[in-house]
Amino acid sequence: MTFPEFLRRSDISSIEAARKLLGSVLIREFNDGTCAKVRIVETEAYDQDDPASHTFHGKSQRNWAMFEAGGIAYIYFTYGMHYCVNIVCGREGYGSGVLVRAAEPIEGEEYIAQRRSKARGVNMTNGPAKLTKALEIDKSLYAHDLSTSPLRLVEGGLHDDEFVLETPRIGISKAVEDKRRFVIAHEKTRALNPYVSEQRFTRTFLV
DNA sequence: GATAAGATTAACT
DNA sequence: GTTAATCTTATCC
Repeated sequence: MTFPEFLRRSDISSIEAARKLLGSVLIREFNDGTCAKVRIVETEAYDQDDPASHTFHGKSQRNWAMFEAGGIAYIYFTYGMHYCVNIVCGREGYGSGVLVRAAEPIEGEEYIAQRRSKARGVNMTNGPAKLTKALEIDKSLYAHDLSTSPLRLVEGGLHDDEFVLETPRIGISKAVEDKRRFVIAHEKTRALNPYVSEQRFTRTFLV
């Protein structure tokens, strides 16, 4: 049983999936044979009953992957220049998935740096389009099965001193109050994982 | 057919 | 904090 199989369960909601995906690891095997691994630290949940979701108005040529059974990638192009990647979840026929907003490199950081121009350190992967650039994820991986190379998802989990913080989502104009964004934070310091994007916005929800 | 907005980022003041 | 970059998709004549 590969890790992504839990995403295919028909009763898993995008919110459950978004929580469970925090701490899991994406393994990217590049065409040149090099490899990078990142740990997911920020996610957002979307589904077809959610006005902010691409799937709210039904299946289209753009979003059809979201309506497949879970465990594959939904990749979309936006603002004329950026790709973002979602991890599709739920049963076939129901459009739902999890946007991966940020991740921390745990292996092959030098290969990520090669692909991130001038950005260095946390700025290489602390945003949804930064991450796709860092891992060279584009339309060629549309609907790709995440249990197989060259982009795989494996189990991770949280450390003992970490917890999940939920907040409203970033950059949307509908359902703006819904707490469907999940980030990894530190128990004692209550600091967010340094790779979480939009730290300022999230901080206002730390009580 | 035209238009506006977009699950963003980097550069600049 | 503000703004340009850049193009696909959805929505509205």
